[in-house]
Amino acid sequence: MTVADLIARDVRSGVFAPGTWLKQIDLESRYGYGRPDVRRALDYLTQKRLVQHVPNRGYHVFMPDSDQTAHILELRVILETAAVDSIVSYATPPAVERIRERARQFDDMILHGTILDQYEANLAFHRELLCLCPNPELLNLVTELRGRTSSALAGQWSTRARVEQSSREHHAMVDALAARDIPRLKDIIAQHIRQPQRK
Amino acid sequence: MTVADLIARDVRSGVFAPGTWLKQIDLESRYGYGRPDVRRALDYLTQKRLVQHVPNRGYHVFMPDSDQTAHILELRVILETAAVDSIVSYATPPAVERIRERARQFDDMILHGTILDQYEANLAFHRELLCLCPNPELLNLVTELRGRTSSALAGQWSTRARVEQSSREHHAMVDALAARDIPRLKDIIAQHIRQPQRK
DNA sequence: GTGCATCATATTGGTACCAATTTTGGAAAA
DNA sequence: TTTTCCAAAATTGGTACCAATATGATGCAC
Repeated sequence: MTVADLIARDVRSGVFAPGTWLKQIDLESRYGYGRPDVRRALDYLTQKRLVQHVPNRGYHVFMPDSDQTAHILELRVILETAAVDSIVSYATPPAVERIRERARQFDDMILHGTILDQYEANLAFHRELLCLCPNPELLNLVTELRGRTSSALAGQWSTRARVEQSSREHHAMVDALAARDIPRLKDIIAQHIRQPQRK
Repeated sequence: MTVADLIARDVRSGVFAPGTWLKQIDLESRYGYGRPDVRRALDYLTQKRLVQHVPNRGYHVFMPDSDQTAHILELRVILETAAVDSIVSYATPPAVERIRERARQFDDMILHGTILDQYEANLAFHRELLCLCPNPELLNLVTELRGRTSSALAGQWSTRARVEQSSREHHAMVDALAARDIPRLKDIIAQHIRQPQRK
């Protein structure tokens, strides 16, 4: 696991709050890596829009602009709904069953997992769904876009009602997929993505 | 202008052919920058998928996989056609005229510019078109995606017939926009993007 | 003559160090 | 007591150097 992944995980899990200054010496002592590795990781995360770089000041955790995240969520709506057509056409019964299994695993994590486990399980569900699309670059791109908005993760799944709503939507998506109901699946996905945006 | 931009320009203009090994000492003498700057730039371009990194071997210009570029072009079709609806609704007459002016500037570059000038003029046209979309992140994303496929630039606009075809499509796009013909504009854009893929 | 092992060379990648800039704490003056 | 200025400490960012690894050539054995 690279330094960038470690930092990203700590940002997502809330160890480093948005706006926190990430001092290089702290990071290298915390993770046990050298200065160049830390700087590479910070540059990497800067390009991924997870941290921001101020010359001669340092790097701090990116504070998500609310309408910027809204715009990124709209991009995800565009891409993930556009993928639905091919997803449905490639949805064999065993594939549908695999996705349903992922939805169940997400439910498990709601009961027995940390917020990070829930995040990972949610990611796995959507990955399983999108990898039916014959365009692997789409999965890559959506994963990247997801990474840009998830620093507001603490606020998204704050309430129990919220994660249970997500779970229900996952199952509704599987059902729509099994029924090959393209418009309904698109609707659910669009709602599912836009939902965390509500305040 | 950063080192990464300089390298990227030289890659696009064909100074560094696909597959070429980019030796750090050569780069730092060529551009007059230090080793760390060169490495930062190479890491940056690696994440941008313009170069590839092989541990303990170095960095070489990315060789575009043909179906990978096809997949990325499909993503651009999805995003740029999705943007058409809002583009048309925000297309005031002066905005349309600005875009038409960009199309004319592209024509000028066909006659009097280098291939890099043509590339820039083409970029400016599409930027002018997409910045009508109220989602600025869409323009960013499309620009990034465009950067991933343009290393095959030499092959795309190799023939004069090809660039003149592009020019005609630009003007057709402006006409469709002025007529507020959404489906036609989407069709032209989709064809325009997919075209360079032909062999 | 050909294939393989070994060695020299060149390039990468990491480490230690130093300069430049910013911030913070304190002291002095209003 | 508050504000301003100065100095010291800390952090960033760049430079030079050195070790590790891969490559290519040369020599040797078969």
